[in-house]
Amino acid sequence: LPELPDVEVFRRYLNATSLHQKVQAVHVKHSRVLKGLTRRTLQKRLSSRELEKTARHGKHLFVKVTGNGWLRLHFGMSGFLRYYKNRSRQPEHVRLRLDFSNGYCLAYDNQRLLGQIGWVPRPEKFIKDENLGPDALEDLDFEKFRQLLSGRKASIKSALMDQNAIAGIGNIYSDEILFQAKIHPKAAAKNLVKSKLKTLYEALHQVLQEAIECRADPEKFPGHFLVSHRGEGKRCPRCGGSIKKIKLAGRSGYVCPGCQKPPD
DNA sequence: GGTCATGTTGACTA
DNA sequence: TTAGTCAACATGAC
Repeated sequence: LPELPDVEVFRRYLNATSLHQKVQAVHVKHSRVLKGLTRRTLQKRLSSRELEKTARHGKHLFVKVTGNGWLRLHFGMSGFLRYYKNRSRQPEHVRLRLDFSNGYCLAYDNQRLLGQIGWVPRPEKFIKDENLGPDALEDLDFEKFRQLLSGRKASIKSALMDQNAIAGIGNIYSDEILFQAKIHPKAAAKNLVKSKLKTLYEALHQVLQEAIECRADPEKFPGHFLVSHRGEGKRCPRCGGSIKKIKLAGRSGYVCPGCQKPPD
């Protein structure tokens, strides 16, 4: 689930619930998710401080801690945040929990343990060190987009999902963007003519933006989205044709062969 | 009850 | 530079 729109929704959720309150206790329930820091270090860096503001780059959520650096949250293949007071609202796979002085707490749930909790002095440093591409929504104009994809021999789907090219797009949203742009996932990036690239760029923005407006909740997505039809043999929401499953770079993707013409 | 697939990334190989 | 495979992990579907 957690691609750019989902993480953006988490960010807004954290902003609306958890800022400017004293962290009274830090519970690390599973240290496997910690990357490059120990339980004790994390506790020390958070205890008695406040969450001040947030930032997002691609699928990474950064949380500024007053008078200190930034907490980095990545959600892996399964993960979300929940703010609650009552134990009955506590999710099942809490890996980190911050208890605030107002009696509420913020939980980071990560069932499959493929997420990461890290610490960085500044988000910019992390982005640079990891060689992340520009954020797909915030930091990508058409010229940059064209530049990043031009000359790439890889399939357009792989290129869209490459976090070092563009940050934030995963398997689900790359399928969705390509479906909306009527481009086949296996088309080579470098073979897309400028007008196609423009269509793709606009679809990218539209899809991510709309998904965020729907709070990244598939049930609220507009009817013309592919997501809920993502399955072998399901009906294309545009032409009614049969959706096909394809394999690409070890991932499975879904296409409408009628709307998305295969490359020659 | 085994096998397979699943939205993540990263390491490795060719 | 790129694609393919595997591994990390937990869980549900078949």
